Amino acid sequence: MLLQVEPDSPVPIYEQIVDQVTYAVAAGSLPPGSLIPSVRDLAVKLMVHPNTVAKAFQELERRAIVTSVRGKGMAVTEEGPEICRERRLNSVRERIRSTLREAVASGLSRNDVRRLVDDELAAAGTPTPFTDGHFKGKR
Amino acid sequence: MLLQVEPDSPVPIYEQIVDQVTYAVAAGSLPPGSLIPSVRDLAVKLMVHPNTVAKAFQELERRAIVTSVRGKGMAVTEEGPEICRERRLNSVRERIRSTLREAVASGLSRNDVRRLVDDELAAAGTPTPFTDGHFKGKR
Amino acid sequence: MLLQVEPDSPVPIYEQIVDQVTYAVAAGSLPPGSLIPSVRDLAVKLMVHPNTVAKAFQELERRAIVTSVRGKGMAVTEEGPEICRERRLNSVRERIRSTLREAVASGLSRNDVRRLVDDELAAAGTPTPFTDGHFKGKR
Amino acid sequence: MLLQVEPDSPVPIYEQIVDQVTYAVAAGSLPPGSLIPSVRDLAVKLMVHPNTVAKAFQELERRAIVTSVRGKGMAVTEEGPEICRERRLNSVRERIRSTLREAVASGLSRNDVRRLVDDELAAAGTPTPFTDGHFKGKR
DNA sequence: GTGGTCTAGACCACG
DNA sequence: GTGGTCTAGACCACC
Repeated sequence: MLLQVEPDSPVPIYEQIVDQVTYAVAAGSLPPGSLIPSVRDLAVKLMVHPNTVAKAFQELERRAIVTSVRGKGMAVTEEGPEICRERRLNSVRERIRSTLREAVASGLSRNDVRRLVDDELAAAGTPTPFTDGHFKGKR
Repeated sequence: MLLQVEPDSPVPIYEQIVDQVTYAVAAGSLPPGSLIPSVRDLAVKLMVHPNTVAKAFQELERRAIVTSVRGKGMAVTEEGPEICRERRLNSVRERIRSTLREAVASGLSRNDVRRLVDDELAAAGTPTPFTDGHFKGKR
Repeated sequence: MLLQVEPDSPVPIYEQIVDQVTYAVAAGSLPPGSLIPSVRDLAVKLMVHPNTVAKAFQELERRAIVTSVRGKGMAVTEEGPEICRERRLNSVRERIRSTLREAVASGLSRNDVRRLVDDELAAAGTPTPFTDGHFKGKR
Repeated sequence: MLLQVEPDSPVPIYEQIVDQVTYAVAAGSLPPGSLIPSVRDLAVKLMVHPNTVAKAFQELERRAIVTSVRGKGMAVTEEGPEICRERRLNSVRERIRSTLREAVASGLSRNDVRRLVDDELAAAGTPTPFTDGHFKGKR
């Protein structure tokens, strides 16, 4: 459960936290019932104000990813993983879609776009060679 | 020279205008020396506040894409097309890059990401009446 | 559009604001497209902190009752009235239900409960004699 | 003396305990002098923190419903039943009152409200598989 | 210890 | 002018 935020990103800090927790739950590193770090702890670790963390948690609770257990903290719900996987897929897909739409709208040819994508895809991220999961398809 | 803005988009209206003019110049539909519409005309046509259009034009001027010609209006500069082509390439590439980075960071495998991209790329440019769909089936 | 909050109520101020706006929209006094008071105005009028009002507005936006129009303020959505009528009916019904359930669970007889209800109903609110509407329902 | 608490209810657990004991005493199932379970036993049975039970008992003692008998535990007081009946009546009445007040404030007509109440009252007491419990007595 | 609410005031982007 | 985010710190209820 290692999170990190970029304070200077255009995307709000609380939203970065929401996203990262969502991804962590989607990936299974936070199974249902497990407690996520407390507001105060996380605030210290991320060096942001507790209120900012609290806002993120409220949003996560609103999305039924996490539920507050009185006196204990916030726990991942039973449906959390499923919700998160769905949200993750949707948001990634949506972002890819709009990116490509804009690329095409900008007047670049389909081939130009494809080449750019392939270049970046080759360079992207650490290899993570053997983790194809979640997608059972052929390929 | 037909622009249109979506007032409810997360991207600011003035930026939409800047982008669209940039893309038009990059594509060659606005050659050097050609006049772009006046602030007031465009404001009426797009149904936005004149200040918003003015802000866009100001930004275009700052980028040396257009220059104001006294008594005439704003004209595309000599270097405009080149600047715009470069900007277009950079911004598209940057957006693709960050999109892929997030996709990978979300825990999806490279193959998953590639498949999503391919699907969307195949669909892109095809008008897509609305949101079409592909994928809803679990697979 | 006259709201008032009770700072000492157990129900949070921001929630009181949410409820009252919801009821106002349900009642039709805020038709779709109309702007609700600005955060700052309302904060002054209710003598609460602007952040508190902002929190209420965010919740209303989340519920699709209101949408933020850039530079203008928050406007009631097209579906707002319907959403509000539904929420109102649900929340009132739910509260009545749990109240009666507790009354019965407390060991009072059905007749005792009915008598209490009738007493209070007779005394409740201003008469508002002829406004049966809003109940389109089948039943 | 079978209690049960809902940890996810908005009403605090200790208050649920207080209420249920109060209702039981009001109904006569816990006559004066009878002992209520010990803090530890009840905590185990309800699977809540002993502090929570202790807080409830403390409140019951403050209200003169039970009193601690050295070496024995907590016993219902002589005046307990009367106090509980009065408290029960007051709290039920108060809750009904505020429920109806809100219903009217929401803009629903008196007739709408009455109809909702009648519907729910008809349904109430009908077991509703779950929360029925302990009270089915003669009546 | 936990989360939730509120006040206070700063700063920003947008129109 | 509008709303949105963030920091700061207080207070509360609950466990």
